[in-house]
Amino acid sequence: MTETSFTPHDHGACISQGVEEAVRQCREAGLKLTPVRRRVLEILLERHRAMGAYEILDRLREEGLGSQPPVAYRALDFLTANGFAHRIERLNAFVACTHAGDDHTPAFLICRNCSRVAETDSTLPRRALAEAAKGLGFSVERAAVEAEGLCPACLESAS
Amino acid sequence: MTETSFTPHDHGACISQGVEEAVRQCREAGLKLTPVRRRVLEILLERHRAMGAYEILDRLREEGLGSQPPVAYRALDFLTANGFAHRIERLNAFVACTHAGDDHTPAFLICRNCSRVAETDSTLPRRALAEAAKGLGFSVERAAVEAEGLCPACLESAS
DNA sequence: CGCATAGTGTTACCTTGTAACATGGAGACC
DNA sequence: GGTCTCCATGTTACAAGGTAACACTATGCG
Ligand SMILES: [Zn+2]
Ligand SMILES: [Zn+2]
Ligand SMILES: [Zn+2]
Ligand SMILES: [Zn+2]
Repeated sequence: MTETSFTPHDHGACISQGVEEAVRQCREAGLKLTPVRRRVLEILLERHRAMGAYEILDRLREEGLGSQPPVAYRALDFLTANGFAHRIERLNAFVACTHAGDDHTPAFLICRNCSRVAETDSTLPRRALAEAAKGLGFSVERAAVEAEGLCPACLESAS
Repeated sequence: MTETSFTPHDHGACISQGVEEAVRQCREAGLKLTPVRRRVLEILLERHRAMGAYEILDRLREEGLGSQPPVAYRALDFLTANGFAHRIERLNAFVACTHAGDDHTPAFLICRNCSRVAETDSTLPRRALAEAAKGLGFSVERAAVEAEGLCPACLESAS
């Protein structure tokens, strides 16, 4: 089993690498990782869980970084548009990307018990979907693949 | 190309078959297809488009069938729980099922131009996803597969 | 300096969804 | 027939998610 959000790991490294990676990519691409944006990314990175925009906003407010919804939404727009975070449609919530750098549209695995979210490769499901769609004359541009179930740890403790 | 929401078809038959099928299944399963529930199903069946709960509620209100959000949500809960309608997570909206009867969890194809929604088989994408998830020790219980793109008609007119 | 562009602050509002409690109606049971 | 129970509905009141629009500020550039 490869290392994911679900398996024990050095999570401090997740955070620092996530931020570093964002800093690096922004520098290369001429994007501005402003304090608000950076802080929102850090907040998302704290845990491998999806967070609602208002939950994030509360944190920003406590820290004096902004108090109105658009502040949070704008930062989240920036992060998702540039691949540093993803939106989980099912949850109306956001999660930090764990593969920043690769150009990717992952599938999400959402644990219904502990709420942790992991990304996994969606190439195969996506290809299968595109194939099925082609048969109907539909051209797929983007696809969201979001699975709910139990993560390894919660599976274990359930049995 | 098989017949779908996207291709020209006798849509009157879609509506009447949709309702008949629901009536039949409810009778068999001992479920109550009450006036509100039936009417919501009919409204959803009118077009192969996803409708928001409040859009449906407006219709119910006009017709004197209910005026407060819970009325619409409860009917929609009933319909989705029993497979007569589906919720489209991406759109926070609902669409009538076009395969009522089969036990199925379809993938959705959403046209970004004309907003029509079609269902397609998701067995293959789902299987591919379950496979990928298994590698991470995650057990998939339900998965939403929602694709956005262009339907045959809109593809044609775009080119 | 003067200007353009991009990000932030704020107001005000809209949309989506639900908890909680009261009411009504149909069948089960005596 | 009465009454109990279950389920659906009616209603209030609010929580949660999301955005348009406009004013302001910082920053870089000719
Ligand atoms: Zn981690
Ligand atoms: Zn879990
Ligand atoms: Zn039809
Ligand atoms: Zn279309």
